[in-house]
Amino acid sequence: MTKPSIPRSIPELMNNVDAIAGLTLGEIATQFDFAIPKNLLKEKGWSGQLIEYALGASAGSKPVPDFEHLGIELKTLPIGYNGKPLETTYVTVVPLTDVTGLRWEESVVKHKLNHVLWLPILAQRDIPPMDRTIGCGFLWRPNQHEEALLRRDWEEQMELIALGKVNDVSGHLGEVMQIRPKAANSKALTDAIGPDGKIIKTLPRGFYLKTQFTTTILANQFSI
DNA sequence: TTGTGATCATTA
DNA sequence: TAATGATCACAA
Repeated sequence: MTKPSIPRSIPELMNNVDAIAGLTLGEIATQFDFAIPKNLLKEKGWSGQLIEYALGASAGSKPVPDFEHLGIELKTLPIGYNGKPLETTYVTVVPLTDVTGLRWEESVVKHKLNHVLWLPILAQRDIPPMDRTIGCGFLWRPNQHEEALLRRDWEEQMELIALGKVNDVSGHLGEVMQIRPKAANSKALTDAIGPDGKIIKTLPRGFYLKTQFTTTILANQFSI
């Protein structure tokens, strides 16, 4: 029954990351008195919130990095028996208004992905949440090539939104990062720029990293 | 209502 | 079977 403390430095954080590698989510949950769901049909964010707590992340739903003072964003990465990501990775909400003149350099996506702590979790769906095993977490920053890919996808899709073509954007676009719905349900609405430049209502969207991209990140980290 | 944490489940 | 679109819980 320990109470996690906020890591004050990156080495301290990585120490904690190494300490939980190899443990199951059930073991972590027990240690911190987290209720363990039998499945994630509800509580889809359970794994992420558990790990956040265990590592002493600032928590909350603020649009800032999980470890604000360290400038590090924590992302769990569900992987299958083949070691590859099972899901795309949510990055952030897509701004749909006031986007004229918005540049990549000042985008939330660039800032969020500037420094990421990836934490792979063996999370094949036939494994109950409590038996899922935590892997070796590692820090990552996009290299030149990766940033160029992200930037291109961001610019391509944000231009459509700026031009009022939000409804032409779908998950098919983007080589490494796509835009998909991100809402409570398909009836949720938010403001966006319409074809005639006026405000329209549309489904809230989010940026997601495609699995092919996160697969490459994992490969670069572990293949050598 | 929006943003955080994501996974579910139907479609292609 | 991979990918897209839909959905769940919670905090502020």
